[in-house]
Amino acid sequence: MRTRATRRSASGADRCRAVAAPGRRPARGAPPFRHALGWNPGSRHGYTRRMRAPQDRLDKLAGFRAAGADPYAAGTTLPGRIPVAELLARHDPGSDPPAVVTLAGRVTALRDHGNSLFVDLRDGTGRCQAYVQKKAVGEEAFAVLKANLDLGDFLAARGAFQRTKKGEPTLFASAVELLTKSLLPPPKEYYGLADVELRYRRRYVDLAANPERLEHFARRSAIVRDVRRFLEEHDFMEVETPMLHAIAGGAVARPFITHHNTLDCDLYLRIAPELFLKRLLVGGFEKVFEIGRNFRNEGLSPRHNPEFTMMEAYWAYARMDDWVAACEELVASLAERHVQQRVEGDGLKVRWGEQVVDLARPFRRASWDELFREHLGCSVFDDAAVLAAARARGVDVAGRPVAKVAEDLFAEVVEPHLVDPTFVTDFPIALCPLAKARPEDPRVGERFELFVARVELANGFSELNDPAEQQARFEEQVRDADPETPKEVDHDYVTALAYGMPPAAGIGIGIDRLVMLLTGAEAIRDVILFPLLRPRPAGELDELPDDDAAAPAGDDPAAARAAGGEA
RNA sequence: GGGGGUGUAGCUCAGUCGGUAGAGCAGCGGCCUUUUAAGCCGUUGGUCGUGGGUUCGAGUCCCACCGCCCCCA
Repeated sequence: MRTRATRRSASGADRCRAVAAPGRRPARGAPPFRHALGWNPGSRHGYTRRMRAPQDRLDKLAGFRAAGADPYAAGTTLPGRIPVAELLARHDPGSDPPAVVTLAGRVTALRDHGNSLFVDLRDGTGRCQAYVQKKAVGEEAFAVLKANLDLGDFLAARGAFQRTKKGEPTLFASAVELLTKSLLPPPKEYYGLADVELRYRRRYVDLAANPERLEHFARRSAIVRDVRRFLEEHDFMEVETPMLHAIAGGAVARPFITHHNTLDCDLYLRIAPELFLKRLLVGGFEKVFEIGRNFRNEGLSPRHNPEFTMMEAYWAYARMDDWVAACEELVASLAERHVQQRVEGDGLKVRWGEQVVDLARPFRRASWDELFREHLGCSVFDDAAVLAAARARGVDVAGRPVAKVAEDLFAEVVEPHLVDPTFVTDFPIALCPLAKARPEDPRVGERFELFVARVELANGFSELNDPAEQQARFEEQVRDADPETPKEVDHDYVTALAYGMPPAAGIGIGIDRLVMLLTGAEAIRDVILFPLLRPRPAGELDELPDDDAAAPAGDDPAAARAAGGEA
């Protein structure tokens, strides 16, 4: 299991021991976390350099242990501990006598003044400085702390809450206790964190280094909570439907395939919960929703993550237009509540990338045909004109249904104009596989999409509930050569419709995109805590050539330590 | 899949025409009992993503590969 990396740590140990402060001991054992360090994918060796800083910290860990502290103690309790925010809110640092409290948190800054030490402690609620003086905590405790405390460690401090000469509210510590030793150094927040390896792959480092990131994700949580609250206030019931599907239906997307061993059958990770939620309308629930993950086996991009969060809601005895109104209310109220960085001036204008978006009600409503005429100069129902426009813009027309061509044209020509929130309604019926036709105009379906900042945010329609029609549309999809359409008819869903589904309207809202819009994030990775990245092959470690096997005995960490101990 | 960019110290980055690999910060050692990007002095640290080629000589030029980012499909 040893690698080149551990050998490097041994030489580091030798060096450190030579200069170690009294009381320090060499660390026991090689770092168990070499794959956290310097994974270098382009290197044949896989791992390079970077073992030195942790060796320093292992020495300090040993230093604490030698002084009788247990940096990973069981049963830690901190009587009288209060969160930083509570301390600042409830206690006046100028009060006499001063409040005596206990704080605990991560050490985010250390300023060593020789016989005293300023320590910034950060917990989940805020930052507070602690001042540790030798005379206050005792000579030995101070020496141990000074020699062994690092950025990133967790520390508890008890003392009087007062102000320094500079006026900073400060805990003047009379006792300190190491809670957890951090063996890997935190990135220096002052310089920011540019490395995606740290920001996305090791989000915990990103969060620990950038408190504003914590707030950012707390904001996401609050938005999701408010979506849920909105629906509950409108008497929708939250349900959970399967994520393992025998047929990947309810959307057009390539599914992930998985396998159930006992049943010995392939299953798909759901691409949409739609068909299950509508089965519930058949069963008698009238307002249901689900907030959960969908999985689509597609490429990664700044706007696409293979797993993403969708809210879908179904409403019996409602029509598409009811959802348009409710959706507007939901999005606008969320914007009023959560948009932080508004553009100067009145209203609800927000900046999103290069665009300025006005999220104030009312949102524009425009039919597909209306927008088509507006930006393409022809009706979407004029096949010849659509094909001519497509050819003029180089859109592929060969052998494709006119509706598909029109859809491409719409995406290319119309969507770039949809910056302020716009409900696009009345899609050509061919683009509404699960929607009912408009009785006034059977050429269009009762379907809408909400576009904001050129991005599709919501999609809804009056749900098709004619089982024969549904079966026919499913069969048509199966015949389609497109690999993304379902390749199997969901007969059970048709059966459900045959039992009778009340007239209903449904909606889906992309939660990640909604959060992006409201928080100004331009990349989906900035609103997903753990976005998908190419997995790092941990197993590759063990397949590396073991350079150390050929190394001299003196180069072995254990041997080096033993030799050092005897010397 | 195509195109572009990028990879140098733990971090952020310089590195000229091909000629001994640099800075700031971090780290480590010393001084310092009210600082807060603390300060002052000293100092360690590099497989220049990987492999191959050209060359007396490659971080630099050429080829291939790997990772990441952006754009396009």
